Amino acid sequence: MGEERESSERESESERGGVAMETPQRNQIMTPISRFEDSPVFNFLNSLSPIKPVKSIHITQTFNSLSFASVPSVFTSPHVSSLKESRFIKRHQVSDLSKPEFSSENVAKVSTSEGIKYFAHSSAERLENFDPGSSVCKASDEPSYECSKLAMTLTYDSNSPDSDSTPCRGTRINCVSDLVDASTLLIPFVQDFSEKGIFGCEGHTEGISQIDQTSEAAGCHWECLISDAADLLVFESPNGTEDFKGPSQKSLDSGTRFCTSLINDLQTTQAVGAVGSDELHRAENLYIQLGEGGDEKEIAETQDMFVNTSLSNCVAGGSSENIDDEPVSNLYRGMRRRCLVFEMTGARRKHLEEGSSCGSTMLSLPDGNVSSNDKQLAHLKPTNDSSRCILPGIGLHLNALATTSKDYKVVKHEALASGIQLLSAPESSASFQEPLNSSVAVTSSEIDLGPVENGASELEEASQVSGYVVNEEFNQSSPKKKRRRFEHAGETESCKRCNCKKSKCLKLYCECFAAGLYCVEPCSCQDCFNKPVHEDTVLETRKQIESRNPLAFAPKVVRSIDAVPEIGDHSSKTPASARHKRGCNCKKSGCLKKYCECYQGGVGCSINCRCEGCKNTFGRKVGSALIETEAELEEEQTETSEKSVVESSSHKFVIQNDAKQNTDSVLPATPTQFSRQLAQQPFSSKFKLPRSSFLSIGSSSGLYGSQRSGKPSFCQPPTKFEKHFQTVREDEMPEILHGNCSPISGVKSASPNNKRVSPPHCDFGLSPGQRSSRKLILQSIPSFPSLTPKH
DNA sequence: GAGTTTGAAACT
DNA sequence: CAGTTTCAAACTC
Repeated sequence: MGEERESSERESESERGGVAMETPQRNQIMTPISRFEDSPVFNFLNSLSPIKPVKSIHITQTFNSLSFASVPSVFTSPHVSSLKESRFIKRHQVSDLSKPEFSSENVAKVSTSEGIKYFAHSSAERLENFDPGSSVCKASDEPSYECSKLAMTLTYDSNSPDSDSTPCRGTRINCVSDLVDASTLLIPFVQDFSEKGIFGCEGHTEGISQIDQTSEAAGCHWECLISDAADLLVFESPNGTEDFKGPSQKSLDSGTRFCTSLINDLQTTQAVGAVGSDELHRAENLYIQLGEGGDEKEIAETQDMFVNTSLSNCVAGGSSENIDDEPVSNLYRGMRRRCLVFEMTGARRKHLEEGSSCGSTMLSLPDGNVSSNDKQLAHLKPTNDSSRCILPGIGLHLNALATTSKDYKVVKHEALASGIQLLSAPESSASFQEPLNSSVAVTSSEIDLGPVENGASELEEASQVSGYVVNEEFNQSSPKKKRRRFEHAGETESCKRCNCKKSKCLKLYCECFAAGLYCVEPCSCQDCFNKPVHEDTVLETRKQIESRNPLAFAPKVVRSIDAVPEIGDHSSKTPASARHKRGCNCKKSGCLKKYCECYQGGVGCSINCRCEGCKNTFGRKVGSALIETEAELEEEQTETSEKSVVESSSHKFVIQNDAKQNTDSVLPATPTQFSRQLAQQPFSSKFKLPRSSFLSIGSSSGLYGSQRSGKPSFCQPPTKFEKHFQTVREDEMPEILHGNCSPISGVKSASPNNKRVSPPHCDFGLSPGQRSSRKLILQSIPSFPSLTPKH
């Protein structure tokens, strides 16, 4: 415990630095409040109010974007004083708000340290199999340890200095399965803490008590949540050496991933039948809130907070049904998750290693994979991974693009099938590679959520889609074979694979790397360093490249909503235009081959292009303007067997837009608008975007975000809907990149693809728009299932 | 499957 | 910033 504690203290210190604002208040508020709380009057007030006293100001400060209805400073408890507490506060709020029931008596008890202690004990007494011996702080990989950690997290916040023991850090629950009864597990820990003099259990106590009370009712929910929480809790760096890299390193992407993973977990659980629809709704809310969550800065600053919070939220969610009503709580949860997601890899790895079965055990991968270096990443739950893979993500990234129209067609159907397979046989030999970057994940999650709204059946679909298995055997088979295999399998290029010989897959030459993906089995690369094992190297290289070109990993193809009004009829049909950000430089291909990034991305050439003899069927560039008539387009389309009529229409749209917009642009249109348009007309026949753009782009999610499938069969090509989604996201991306936040500074996180994730973070005034856009996306999701043919 | 072409990425 | 080299995908045979 000693070491941990020290580290935790350091952390807390750093946190304080980050959140300096709060520090002063801490001391000031604490003393007075504590007194106040002790007073009978305070207790009385508490009893009267359904709202719990504790948390408040700090949180509010931290999350400006969040509007908590909470009852603030007046009820601020002493706990507020510590930063961690502030984190906890969120949780408290959540629990509090979500559960009025919890209130009065419990709250009163909690308000005082003794009360808390008492509460904890009482709860603990209920526990049956608790082993006090399980050390709370010991650094062991043992399941018990994990559990204890979880407990810590739950109990985490403490007024006492001891509380500083970092709940967040290194907190991970390897054995969700071990947590059969959340209350059982958690409560004991609480007790343990209390015994050790750590009394900051308000949140814990509440959460625990709630759990205990509702455990029966919650049942499966709890477990699911816990498992989810476990994921969240894992903060280990991929390397496992560092618990915390710091908020700065964690990107929104990761956050997104977090959210996604959470959602996925929920979905998965539900799919399995373990969880009810409530979970899904929560997830959905979470997602939405996440979108709203907005400020990256805040997120970064409070990552730690989130960690704790997420857990608490999860717990609360599991125990109470009120969560849905609490946007805030969900929001925190989502945010938290994001941060955590980034480090999921390590966590999952550990999970596997320990051989503990996760909450969604069904999804758990074979343990064997974990130990091997190459397979470190391969263990994610099928759901999460799959979804990522399937829904590649935000931002069109040519690098990510891979599929040809052909592939797309083929894959499209296969994807569903594969997803189903995954569900049915999650434990297939294939392992999962976890993407480092989250951007994709988010997307996928978002998409997945849509189904949730509609119902369990939809959920299943989503989960199926998400289901994604990757074979982690790297370089095992001959490259060519692998490649062929994928191709023939109809695997989409969304699952990238490279054939690098000299670049070590650490340069943009490598499609995988460029797409933010780790190389996987299908890759035939040599001397590949783009593997989870070399995550540090990968990240470092990424940073270097980004330092040279901040947009290096940004989507190459951006879609924007051009002036809709100008477009006229088309506007309704085709909300967005797309163009290659930098433009191509084709000399010989006439922009009619995939050598041309514009063509490959399914977008017309623009003024930005320096191509010669441009014949891009998606839109030619002539001089400064694109020239192409519908007739021409159709002709070209006809010529191009793979291109559909629909695409042509989109092309036209693009062209028109491009002509009008020369600049980068995505900007004029707010993401929200765009997303809405998509949502509204996602499926209109006319609205379809260039196929290629859809297809390939999806993979942008990348490394850190999306998974790649080792097995072709599992690779799922993005569905039409997905494509749309991706497109939308891409729109956002450019803004982000261009925005005040430099991709590097702001969004940078441990994950290579951090940038992509981002939107919320940037200072954009648009943050609201982004938020809304995400919401819209979710809404649009429901329709998604219908689009993709089921077999 | 080998070889060629192509253009982006990287380097100077 | 332009020119050159390197690289790996795309393409052809």
